[in-house]
Amino acid sequence: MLRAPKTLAAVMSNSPMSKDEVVDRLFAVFTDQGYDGATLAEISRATGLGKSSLYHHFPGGKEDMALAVLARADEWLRVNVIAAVNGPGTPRDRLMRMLDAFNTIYAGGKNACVLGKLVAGTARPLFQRQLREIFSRWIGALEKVAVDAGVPQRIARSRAEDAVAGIQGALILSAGLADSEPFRRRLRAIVDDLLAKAPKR
Amino acid sequence: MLRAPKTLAAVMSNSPMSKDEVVDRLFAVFTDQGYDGATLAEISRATGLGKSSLYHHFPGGKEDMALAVLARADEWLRVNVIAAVNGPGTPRDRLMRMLDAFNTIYAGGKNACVLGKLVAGTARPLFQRQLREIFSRWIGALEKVAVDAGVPQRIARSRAEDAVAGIQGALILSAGLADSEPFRRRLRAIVDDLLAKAPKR
DNA sequence: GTCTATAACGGGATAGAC
DNA sequence: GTCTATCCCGTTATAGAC
Repeated sequence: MLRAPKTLAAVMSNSPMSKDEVVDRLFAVFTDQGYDGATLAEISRATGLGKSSLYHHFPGGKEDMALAVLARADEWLRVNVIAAVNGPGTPRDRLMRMLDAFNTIYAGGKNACVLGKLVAGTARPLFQRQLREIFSRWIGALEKVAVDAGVPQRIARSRAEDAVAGIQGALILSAGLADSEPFRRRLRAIVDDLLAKAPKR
Repeated sequence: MLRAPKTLAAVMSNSPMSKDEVVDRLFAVFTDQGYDGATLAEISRATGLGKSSLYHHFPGGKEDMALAVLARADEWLRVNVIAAVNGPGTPRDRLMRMLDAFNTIYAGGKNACVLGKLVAGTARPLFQRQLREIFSRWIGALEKVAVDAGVPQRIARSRAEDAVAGIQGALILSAGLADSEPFRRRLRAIVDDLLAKAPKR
């Protein structure tokens, strides 16, 4: 998960929601509805903030909100992926920790990926730089683990790209088939795919 | 390509556009803008038809148009994939023909996939049945080729899913990185991935 | 910082003439 | 079948009180 959600008590006493919490809600909305599909009315409902309050926090409107969500996604990646890469354990151990994180944030294949949704939206040009940075960081982290495991750099790079693309595609496919199994199977296979000793792939 | 486009002369003499041609334009618009991002104004511009004419041909509005596009995608798949599977040549030959078709319709990684875009939109529930059928047909075709090449059924099925997901994900990744190389590399690798003799994968 | 109210616009969809 | 004109609603965004 991104952060601990507000307790029910906190919600019902309408205690002030921190900006972090607001961004978490935005993250969920954009993940679910995409950029073009997300309306201010729904965002208002999901955050409990009126439109004026939203524009107070995000003067640039939806675009600002999506940028905040992308920053959050980047932060999530640093905490859950980059940190795991530089952490203790064998390459396999480290990958397993990352996969746990992915399994959680994608809810076992029932959630979409906010990156994929923003890539698919008509506003993608607005976010191209951020998307490129995040995808590059993600690929770089996987590449590093494979290299640590003895995979040659060039092959590690290709496998890392395949791993990221495989996850994105599995999420699309699972959504299209209305069956989360393709995603779950992809996650199970990803460690061996990245670290395989075989010369090809 | 889907069909031969109208000649410039035909366009400029505003000769009547066939419904097939109209659907081709719709296909392009939904591929580019997605369902939520496609506006009737843009659809009207892309087809050269006024809104009333559009509603004459598609009484259900955007939803009807998207369904026509999905039917076209299914037809495309039957012609370019299913037919190739049942055609002559070695499994590898047949796969190469399919990949040519995919390379063309995705413009070497510069175009998106209309299926992925419709999966990502908020109207996905409306198209769930069609999406499921098309993805299943696509996977089934690839599975059959692998089986023909001697790959055990269960493994062939997994690889076919991976192939479809890999293409979808590579398109997302190429768009996110603004670099079509990941897609092109994925297409190059896909035949060996499907037909490999190795026990795993 | 949040609210109510509303502006300003674009969205999908329709009526009716031709 | 296509056009012009229009409706109605949802959308983004802002104003101004509190």
